[in-house]
Amino acid sequence: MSEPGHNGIAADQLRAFVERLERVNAEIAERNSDKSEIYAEAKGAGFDTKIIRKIIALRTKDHAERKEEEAVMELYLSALGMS
Amino acid sequence: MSEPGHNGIAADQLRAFVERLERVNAEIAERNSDKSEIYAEAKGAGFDTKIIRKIIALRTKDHAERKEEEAVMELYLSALGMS
Amino acid sequence: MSEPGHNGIAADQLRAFVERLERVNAEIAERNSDKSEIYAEAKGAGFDTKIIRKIIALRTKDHAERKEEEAVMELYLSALGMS
Amino acid sequence: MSEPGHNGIAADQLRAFVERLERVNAEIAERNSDKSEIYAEAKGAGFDTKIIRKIIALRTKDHAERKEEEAVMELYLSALGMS
DNA sequence: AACGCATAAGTAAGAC
DNA sequence: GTCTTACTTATGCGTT
Repeated sequence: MSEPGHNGIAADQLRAFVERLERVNAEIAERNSDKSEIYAEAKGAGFDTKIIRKIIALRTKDHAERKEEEAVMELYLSALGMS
Repeated sequence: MSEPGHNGIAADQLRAFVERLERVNAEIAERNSDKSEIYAEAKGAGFDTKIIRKIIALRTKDHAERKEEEAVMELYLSALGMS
Repeated sequence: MSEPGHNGIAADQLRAFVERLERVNAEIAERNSDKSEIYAEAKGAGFDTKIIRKIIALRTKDHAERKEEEAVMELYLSALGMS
Repeated sequence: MSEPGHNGIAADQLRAFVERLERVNAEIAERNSDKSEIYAEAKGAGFDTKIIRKIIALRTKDHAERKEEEAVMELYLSALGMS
């Protein structure tokens, strides 16, 4: 018995889960760095990254959902006399 | 100039940036699915995922803190003209 | 119903919420100006504001961490059925 | 000389700055709590707080700036054939 | 006046 | 299904 404590098996399993999760997290962090680089590149090419972000969001967001939001927004704006 | 691609900006370049970003976003989404699977697996193995999340968060924070400490140290040293 | 104030939602109530929020935002903006002034003053007195910011951040984090530690402790105790 | 060390005066001054800043920070934190309460209240009254946040942002942002953004957005969208 | 940092807002996921 | 929590994005601030 070389494992510390009497929960050796569970501990090993736990450790494995934690390591797998941290590995995936590291990969996500890498991708986020990639994104930053791409945005920096776009900026260097003279694009407005703020707008690019909005376009990405626009394309990502479900169409129906967007329509719904706009409808509520208009309702509120009209209630405020801002339509 | 009414032909496609002459809207005053480099359309092809813009499209390329958008596509690269969406590709990276897709990869991140995949990893997030991976994480969900791992958590589900851990749960199936009888672990409390809430606690696993805490452990991950703590370890992440510890790492960040190390970096932070070093940064503060450097800042102070530089303020003392000892950098 | 085409008269003003009958767009289907409680316009007056909505307006009131918006105004209260904007008032609070204005107050926050004032405080931020105050902070800027204090930092300028400190700088004028010969202090390194970057370091002062670090000190503030560290103290803030310390306080937050105490809370956090307590929360983690509770979580663990509850997981052990000792809450 | 009753102050600790030989930088007593500077230390007192520094402490004063830090305390003033922390006081202002505390006030800002209070206001943020106020905001949370107001949003909760609005939610309780049946409003969609997500939209209210957007409206606040809309009103906060300078009109000219907003027009400018929309113009750039349209330009980009048209370049992508999404207009 | 552009860059990077630091805080704050908004969004999405998970727990109860 | 609601509610909170964690992560991502965005804005503002200070600096160079």
